[in-house]
Amino acid sequence: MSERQLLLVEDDEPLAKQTARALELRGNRVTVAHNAEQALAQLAGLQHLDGAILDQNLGNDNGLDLIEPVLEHFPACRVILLTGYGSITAAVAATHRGARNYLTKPASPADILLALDADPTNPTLPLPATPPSLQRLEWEHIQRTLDAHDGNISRAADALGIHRRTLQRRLKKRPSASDYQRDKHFRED
Amino acid sequence: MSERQLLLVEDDEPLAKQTARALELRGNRVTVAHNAEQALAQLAGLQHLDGAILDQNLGNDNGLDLIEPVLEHFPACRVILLTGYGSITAAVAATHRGARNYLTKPASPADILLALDADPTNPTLPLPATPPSLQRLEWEHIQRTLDAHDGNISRAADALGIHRRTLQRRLKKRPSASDYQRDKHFRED
DNA sequence: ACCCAACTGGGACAAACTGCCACACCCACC
DNA sequence: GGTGGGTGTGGCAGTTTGTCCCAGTTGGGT
Repeated sequence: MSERQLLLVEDDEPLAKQTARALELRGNRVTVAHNAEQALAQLAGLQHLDGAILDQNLGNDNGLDLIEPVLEHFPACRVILLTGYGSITAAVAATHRGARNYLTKPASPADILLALDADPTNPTLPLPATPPSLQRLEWEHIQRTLDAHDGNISRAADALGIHRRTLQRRLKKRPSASDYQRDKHFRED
Repeated sequence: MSERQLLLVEDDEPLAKQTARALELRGNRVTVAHNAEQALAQLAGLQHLDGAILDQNLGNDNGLDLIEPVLEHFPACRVILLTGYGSITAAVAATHRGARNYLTKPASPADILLALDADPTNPTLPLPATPPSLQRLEWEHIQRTLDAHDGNISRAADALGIHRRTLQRRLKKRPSASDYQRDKHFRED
């Protein structure tokens, strides 16, 4: 596919930058916004837009509310939503509002591009490819939860329904910690 | 609301009967089908249809493939999908195909009626805020994987990256858990 | 400075769980 | 009959988890 103009809206700035770079490396032009306001401003300045990747959780804003504005400006734009932990109802709502796909983090750049291109009416092709191992699933969920609680181990453990001590031990056992950011949002690919 | 004509497609016959009765008690007329073929036959015989409740997992058939036929016959019909273990991709696919909502079992009749009436584009209703307990996540993943392998424990265990013996033990220990009371729909074998 | 509350890191130990090997059945198939 | 998946169970030894407990750190308040 040729170079495409993408809009990435993600409030976590380092992650946004990293994702943008990764998408650019794969031959796309990427415009970044960190909140709804910026996103709307970017929209006004663009002449063309092939795809929009919206984080659902944008601080005070909700990525879902950006779907309509994007499609208003660029009806042919492919919009996908990204979210920390997806809920089915949110996925349904997003789709009703015109989103093409709905991803849960961690989503690698490859996942994102796939989601932009995949036929959303066909549930067999998309992402759930092979079932991740239990361990991996757990690990990702742990990271996500930890993230949702601002890295607070005690609260995360509580939310996960496991003992704090256990969470500590598990965290120590995996690599990460420092490159936890990268590990968290990007699977090896 | 006045009496509505509903179509219920669910391959588990006892469950279908039960659900149908419950829906009728709430003032609806319910037509039941247990597979895609029957459903299509029912469609041809109906003059009117307000809502369709489709189980996604219909033995060899996929409930998703019934959405279009239903809407073809009755464009105004509200279609919702029901599934044992919902995946977000499936929810997206269903919505793209015209479904109004997507529920995971166990869904009470009240849930179903709510899903038929709710405005799916409204983000206010989401936020079931699944406070994802690690155990629950694991359990769902296990069930999904097991399902994907046609209930084959050995292969599922392999796919999950755990020992068959361990999977067996977990399955046995789980029939009903404190944080889950849906075993009725779980282990219908 | 002082205290308190909230977190994190870790030690110790029993209880629970897991991986692994073994063995007995089933059932379908050649 | 024999053979090859698959499933249920039992029995360990090794690992992980739940708990209790204590020490160090940090960020307010007062």
